[in-house]
Amino acid sequence: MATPLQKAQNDRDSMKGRILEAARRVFGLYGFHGATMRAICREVGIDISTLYYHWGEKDDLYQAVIIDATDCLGRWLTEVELAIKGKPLVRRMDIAIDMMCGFLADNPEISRLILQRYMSDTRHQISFDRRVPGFAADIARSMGLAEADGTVSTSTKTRILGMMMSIYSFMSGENMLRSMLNLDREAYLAEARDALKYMLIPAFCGFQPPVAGTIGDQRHEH
Amino acid sequence: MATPLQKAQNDRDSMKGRILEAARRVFGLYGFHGATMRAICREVGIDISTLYYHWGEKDDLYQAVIIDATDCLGRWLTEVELAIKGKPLVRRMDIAIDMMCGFLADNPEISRLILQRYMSDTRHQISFDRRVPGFAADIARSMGLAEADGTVSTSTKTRILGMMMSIYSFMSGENMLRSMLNLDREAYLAEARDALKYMLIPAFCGFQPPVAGTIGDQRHEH
DNA sequence: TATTTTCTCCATCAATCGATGGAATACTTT
DNA sequence: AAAGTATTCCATCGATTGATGGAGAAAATA
Repeated sequence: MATPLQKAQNDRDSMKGRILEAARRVFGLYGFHGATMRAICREVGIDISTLYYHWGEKDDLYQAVIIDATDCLGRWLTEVELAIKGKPLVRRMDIAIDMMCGFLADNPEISRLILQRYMSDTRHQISFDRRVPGFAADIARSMGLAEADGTVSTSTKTRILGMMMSIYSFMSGENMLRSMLNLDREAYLAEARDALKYMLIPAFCGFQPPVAGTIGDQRHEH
Repeated sequence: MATPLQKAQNDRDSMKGRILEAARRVFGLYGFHGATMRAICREVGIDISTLYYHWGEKDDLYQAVIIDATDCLGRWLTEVELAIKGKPLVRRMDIAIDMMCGFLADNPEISRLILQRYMSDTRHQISFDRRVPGFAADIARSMGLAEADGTVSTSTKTRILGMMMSIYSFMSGENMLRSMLNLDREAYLAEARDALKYMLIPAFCGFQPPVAGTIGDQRHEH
């Protein structure tokens, strides 16, 4: 059960890691209820008992997938932070959107897993969800949207979450949106990136209308 | 099978309508795979055979739910168009976001159903999905984003779809996001509306940066 | 009222689901 | 080689799933 020194436990090569990888794919594609343990082990090419041997029951495997995907996303976010450090704000947004789109285009299951969790009933309450608000706060800080004392207001956090969800939506909705817009994969990714920049850069770079219509505190109209 | 004059077929009062309403709720809450026929008829308080008598198999019922929800959304969109007609652009966006948020807060299953379909594998290919690009084109026209000849470019359609998905994300992710942000329902809805206006109004009202970083055609940098 | 049609429920089906016990194999250690 | 451990597979379990046939009740039609 508990490996003594657990060296490279979830490697891509180890059986446990291979299962986790396949599980991420299947859960991302069909959702928690649509994904079956048999479909996962069929993907790996093993018997279902082997799956149960390495990971416990379905909920445990799902939790492991979520944690793994969140880890993966978190590592990439720090890379993005590193890449945009010191650059002017508009350029930072530009790079960040490009990097996020590229990453999620390569790992479409991640955005699907996250959005599925957002939309499903909050039953699989993983405490690790506390990390997402942390991500949002980090992003806000690296965009200069934090308060003087380093804290991040609820409004700012909400806006950052909205930004992330917009990116998730475009990347996880690729199949449906592509068939709607009649675009091949490459063209769609370009269009999605452009649309995201069109939506997000003006807002988060301060190009707000002089008297915004009921934004934040300024709720009076002219 | 085929009612002779089908008067008020899917009424809220008729059994067929009551089932459809419950099905929308259950499908929206648990997704296609997570929703069971028994859970739906349990919600209505009828036997499972009665459900199968009125609606055929599960896929047919699901299709009916999607079509019904899309109808409902379409009707509301025309109401929004009517409400914003003639107003200045910023005010139009303001009203439209308020109305859409209110509508989807009252019918959270609709945004969930739509987003779930966007994210799931495109198996339940309903031809009625052609209506969504139509919605997007209508919105673009009523926002003055159409070409001179009335057509709507792919880029514009993509941006409109992005706008709609942002709203869907906030409204269908209410449970998860609320627990992340520690807000009650009312406060969350207010924050979500503000965040959406913060993100969408500058972009779609033309408050773009003077030289946008690789937006649309202007792909050269200074 | 008699008859036909429409509707609802009970019982049940095969298929599939998550999950387990135990035999057989592969690998490590002695 | 022998003993012990770690891993994989086969067979199977009970529960739940989508789906159906047929009996009976309710309503409409004659």
